Amino acid sequence: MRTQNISSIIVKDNFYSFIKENLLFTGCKEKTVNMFATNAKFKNYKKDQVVYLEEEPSNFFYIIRSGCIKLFHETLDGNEAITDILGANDIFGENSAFDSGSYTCSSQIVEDTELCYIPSYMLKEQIQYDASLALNILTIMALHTRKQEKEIEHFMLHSAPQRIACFLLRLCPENKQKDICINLPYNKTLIALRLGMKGETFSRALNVLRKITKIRIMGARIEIDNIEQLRNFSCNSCSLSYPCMAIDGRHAHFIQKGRGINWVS
Amino acid sequence: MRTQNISSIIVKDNFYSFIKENLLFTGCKEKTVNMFATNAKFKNYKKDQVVYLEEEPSNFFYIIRSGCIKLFHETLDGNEAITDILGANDIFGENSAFDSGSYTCSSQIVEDTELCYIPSYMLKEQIQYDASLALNILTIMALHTRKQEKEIEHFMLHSAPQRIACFLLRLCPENKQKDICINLPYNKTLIALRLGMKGETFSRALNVLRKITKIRIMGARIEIDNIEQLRNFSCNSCSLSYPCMAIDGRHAHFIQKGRGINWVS
DNA sequence: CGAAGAGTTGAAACAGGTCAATCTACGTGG
DNA sequence: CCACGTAGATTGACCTGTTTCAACTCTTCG
Repeated sequence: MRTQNISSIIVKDNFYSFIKENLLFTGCKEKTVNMFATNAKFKNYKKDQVVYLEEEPSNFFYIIRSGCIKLFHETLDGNEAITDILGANDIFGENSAFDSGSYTCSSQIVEDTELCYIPSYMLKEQIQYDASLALNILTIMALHTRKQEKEIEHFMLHSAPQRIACFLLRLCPENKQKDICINLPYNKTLIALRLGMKGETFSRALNVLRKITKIRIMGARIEIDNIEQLRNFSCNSCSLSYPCMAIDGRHAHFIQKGRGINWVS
Repeated sequence: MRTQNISSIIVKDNFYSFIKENLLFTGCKEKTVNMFATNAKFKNYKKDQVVYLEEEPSNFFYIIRSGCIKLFHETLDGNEAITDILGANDIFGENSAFDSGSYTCSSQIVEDTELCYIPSYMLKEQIQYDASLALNILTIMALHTRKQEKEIEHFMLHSAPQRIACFLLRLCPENKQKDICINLPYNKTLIALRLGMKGETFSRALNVLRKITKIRIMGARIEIDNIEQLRNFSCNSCSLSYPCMAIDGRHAHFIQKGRGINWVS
């Protein structure tokens, strides 16, 4: 049996294959995957639980099996900056394995979540024996860097309604241009903070967007007749033509239909 | 002779040692370094020259031998977002080797500069044979990611005067608290754009900062009696206690005195 | 000396944040 | 099943910070 070497915690095939199928391990040696799987553990978290806090020593990195978490910074004077919201198959906390050894942000559960956690030292250790692993991590980090760069650009040059438009565009199915109906993936206050604005501003900016682009808003449900209007409004102030980099998720590029975060209704 | 295998372009010892001493190659095999050195070329650039443009195929990555460059995005409607300003020993353009194969931003010379350029494919190729190289790239990228995250936090939560205060703090010598005198590293318009504000706003915000923190401004020269005042003003709205991540330069942590970007007077 | 670029300043416009009131949806307990 | 409480969402009035545009100064460099 393929799973015979794997510790009792993850003997079940579905645990093993969850790990094996993560893009972190694409093309890796079977031995490498087994090594990670043997040391992986799974744990369930409830909404609002804290996974780790900024500056804590980072002994583990995490892969999301199901659910949704946020990464954020909390300032001394009590504000919060949400820098990412992640969903199924996304990896987080891996970064600190390669610099300070402490987590560089805090993480908290947005909705009930099952996490897989793996000792961080394994990353540094195993890239010595499996170049595919190194390449995969590098690719994930390169994509992440690029995404962050895009985000900085947006903060510098986009208005609040434009940032929302961009966010909505990225929720649209890739190959559909017309008659799109999307559901917001989480509550509006959270989206607002993720986009660097207050809830009230989000509400008003969404109204501005509605008037300009003729989208229809019914609570969390948004109908878009033609993405062309949204693109004109947002993407003309952007350095890249549509589509933009996905704002959430650590390797959203790889997302095939039905994998990763995909809230499109 | 140690340099015997190296192509005629870089036979001179100082070219070789420039490459060898870069933190990208710390702990790497001699063979690895030679391989890169053999394929490295050097070129001088004049102010305002473009090194590459966003979305161009990325055949090379660059190491700055001397001078100063900026990385930026240019939007369709003619705006510019400067995402980084780099100096001696900084690496750039390496990112695209691991994702799309196209540059993810444009780069332009700020002051006359000598660049070392090396084929991008070598990175992917050589990490197979030298795990230290992989680890070094990962470390550099992890630090870069962390820096970007800090920057996003600042955009979300800091005012213009606070961002300037943070910028000034990072120009201060590490182990000095009082009677500091710094020279701005480049012109104020460029700093303003780097910090995501307009030149006029920079000018006004610097005045606000002067009144609040009692710093003295004489053109590009700034005198700070005690960094405590600056820290109270800026770092209390930050998730990490002082010192913050360096805003410019790709691996500013490693910077020892006299290396990397260091404009402190 | 004059041109060009960098830097400063003022007035007006605008975007976003703050605070408070209100509204809505939804789950809980009586 | 309904009343209630809570969290999320919206709206209005007001305030602050940043941008815009234009005028003006200062410095630098041919």
